Amino acid sequence: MEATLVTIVHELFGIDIAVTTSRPEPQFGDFSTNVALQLAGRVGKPPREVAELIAAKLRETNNYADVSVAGPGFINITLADSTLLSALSAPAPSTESHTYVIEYSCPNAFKEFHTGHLYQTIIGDIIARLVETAGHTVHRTSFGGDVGLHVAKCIWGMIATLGGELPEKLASVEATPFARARWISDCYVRGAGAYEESDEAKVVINELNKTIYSLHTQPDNQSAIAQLYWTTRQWSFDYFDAFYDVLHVDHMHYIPESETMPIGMDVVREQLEKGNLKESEGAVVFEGDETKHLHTRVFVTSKGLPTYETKDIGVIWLERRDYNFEKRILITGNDQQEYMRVVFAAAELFRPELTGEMTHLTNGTVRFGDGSKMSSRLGNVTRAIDVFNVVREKVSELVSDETLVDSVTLGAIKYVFAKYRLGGDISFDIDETISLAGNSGPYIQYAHARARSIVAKSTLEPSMPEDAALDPAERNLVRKLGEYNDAVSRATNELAPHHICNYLFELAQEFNRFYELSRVIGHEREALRLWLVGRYADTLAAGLGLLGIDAPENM
RNA sequence: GCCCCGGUAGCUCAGCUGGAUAGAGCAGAGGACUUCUAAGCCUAAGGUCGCAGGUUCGAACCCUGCCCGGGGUACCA
Repeated sequence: MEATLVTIVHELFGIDIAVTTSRPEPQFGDFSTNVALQLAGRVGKPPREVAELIAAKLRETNNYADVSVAGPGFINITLADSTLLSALSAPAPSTESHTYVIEYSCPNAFKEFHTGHLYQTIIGDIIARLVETAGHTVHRTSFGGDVGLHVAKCIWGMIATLGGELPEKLASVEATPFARARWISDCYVRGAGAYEESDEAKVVINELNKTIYSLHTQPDNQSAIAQLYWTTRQWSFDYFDAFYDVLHVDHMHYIPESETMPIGMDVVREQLEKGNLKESEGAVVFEGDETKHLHTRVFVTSKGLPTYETKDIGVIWLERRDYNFEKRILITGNDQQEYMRVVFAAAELFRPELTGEMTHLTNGTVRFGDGSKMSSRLGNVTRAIDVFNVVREKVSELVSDETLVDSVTLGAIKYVFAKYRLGGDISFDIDETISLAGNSGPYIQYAHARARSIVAKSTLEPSMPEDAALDPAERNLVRKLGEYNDAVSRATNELAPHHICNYLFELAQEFNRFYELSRVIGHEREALRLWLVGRYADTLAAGLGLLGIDAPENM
């Protein structure tokens, strides 16, 4: 359609212009273009006159049921019912295939997942699936700290809790991934508190920090500290997997900092020689460019320790080495936006071939309904698993079938995070999350189950309407169903999953309107309507699938 | 100070590559049906799109300035 318009415009006015069409409100037709408005100035004629000239040409093609000019000069196009129906069977446009690395979730070892991780894990999982569904190869990665001060605080806390450097006493901790993670977290809180309150502990912890780094540089599996560290580090990794299983998300390959650090340090040495990094006040820094508003950042501290800048460079180099990515998408909290700009700028300076290959998406802070911020200070976090459990409890009260509880719980949680545009802070309200009404996961799941039950109830075979004229309610539903591919490709291209939520909700509303007006079972148009209902259920299921949400047959 | 992100209905948010009366959900008001899952449908009400200029035939959307909230601003990430 766009191509036809481009040709017509060229023939009429000798102007080449990019034509876009949009989906107007039903009263105006199926497609609309404002090309006449854009041309009016250049052609020197009133917009409506331009529109009429183009509309006349469009009518000559006989491809459309109606072409009209409205408002200031919009050209509205109405398709024949058969065209609208055949569009439903059109496959999604294929794109060229690339190799992607998508990095998200990124929990630190020795810590628990909090609500921010929950949000980011769900969003990352959806984005990865969208990109994969579009035909690309996707490698999911997650990057986090298995060395560093937070680990030292934690190990200090373990020693205090166990009453000494006694790795054998770890056996007394309840041997489930979540219990172990909880225990580690308690130790961290203890260590972090001691670090603040006791100068003595602070000295010990700083010393421990160096020891832990050395466990990687001079492999040690024997000492008590080493046993404590390697055992509980593995507990953390096991806990990550257990958590992802609870969420029913794809696992990512975890890249610990200890692995990227040496790679980053090699890069630092190399770039220092090249002059891309400079020594300053005993540290190695990347000098920011004031004109580009890039901060100066430290890559190696005056104590010779790598900062996250170096580790982040390391992870980029590692991912490039292991996956040879063509595109890299990184998702972090939006507090890292400025910081990451510098890392990307440095990476592109060090390796110009990376320019333009990396995208940084940021998620906002998860806030409670009352606007307060969830804090991770001293372990005062809202744990992700608590959120899951609270929602699950509420859902079990409302859903009678026990086997559906997990599906609906995850449907509610994933949907509530997916429906916001990425970037801004989001408001998290438990009551709203478990609400089954309105724009929610369970609403869509229920809408799907309802449609399935209608199909199941009929004894007829659904039949796709060939030349049958559609009544207005049917037509509106078909029209909306036809927008699925647009919604998905928009979500994929913009890396914005919320477009899918919006679409699915609008589709369900459209169907409910249809369903109020249109008897299915027992009606003379039963077979045709059955086909529509089935098609609708399939579309909802597909959309929910992209969001990583189950679509139960019955609810 | 400088930079980044946000400010749209009472609340939570869509809409932002400029276009037709600014849309949903929740909350609140009214209604229909009482036959396919009502977790639904319909109607009305609710908005100086933070403020002020500018560009344009046309601005919630682009530009400038300001106000408010959050974040960042060399050894935390």
